[in-house]
Amino acid sequence: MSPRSYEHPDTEAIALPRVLFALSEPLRLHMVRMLAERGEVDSIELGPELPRSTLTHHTSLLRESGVVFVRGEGRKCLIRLRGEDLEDRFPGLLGTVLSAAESADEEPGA
Amino acid sequence: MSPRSYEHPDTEAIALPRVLFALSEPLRLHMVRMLAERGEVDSIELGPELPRSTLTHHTSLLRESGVVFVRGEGRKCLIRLRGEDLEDRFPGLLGTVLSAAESADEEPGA
DNA sequence: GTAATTGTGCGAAAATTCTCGAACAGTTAT
DNA sequence: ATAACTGTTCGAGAATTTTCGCACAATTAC
Repeated sequence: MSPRSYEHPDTEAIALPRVLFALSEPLRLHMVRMLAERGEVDSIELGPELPRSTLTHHTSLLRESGVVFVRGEGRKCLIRLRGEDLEDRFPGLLGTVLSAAESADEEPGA
Repeated sequence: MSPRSYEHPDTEAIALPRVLFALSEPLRLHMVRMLAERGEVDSIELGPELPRSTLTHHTSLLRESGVVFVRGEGRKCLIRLRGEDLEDRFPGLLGTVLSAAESADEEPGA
């Protein structure tokens, strides 16, 4: 009945340093970018090649820092960005970070 | 004659994850906010109560990540934000982070 | 029911970061 | 030159983060 229960910080409780730290890890930044593109995704899509416990570690950190919302669906877990909450809390932040990540991509060698 | 020499990454070489990591540390974020307010400041102002080696550690990390520019002046060292370079590299990023930090301040108890 | 699948929690090891004292180098003042 | 002052470097220890195997819980398929 209760697939699983995940704790999420209230929007007002989202802390800037923790968000920045969550986004500062290349792997997690990549996950966030994928979430921005695809919307809600199956957790496995965020890192099919990763050991499960490693994947759980990163998704949990993103969740605890207030960046993503996680919900259990059957035996899978679905993840989506807390875009609106982040926009309310830190207007423009997620957007500029995502744009910055895109622009960094366009540099080939660098 | 040569007061001291500091290495700085080229603007194009500034990496997003490193910038986010630099800003994710509360102490460094506080330094950056002070730099945004005051412009170029004496390094000691960024943390008068800190051990000098700790202060050097953080200013070096900010410099190596491309967030600040450091120059020696006599026996002191002066630090300023690389606002334009960051704006060129990651438009809007520094501004939104600073705004977010301000808005986080206004919350009393949190 | 059993088996297969998916995610979580635990624990430990590796890597990184943070802190800071001590010795050192460069600058300024006397 | 001597002394005072500022920042850097080195080193080590503490704290944190990252990784990941393994056992476990929950769900689905058979």
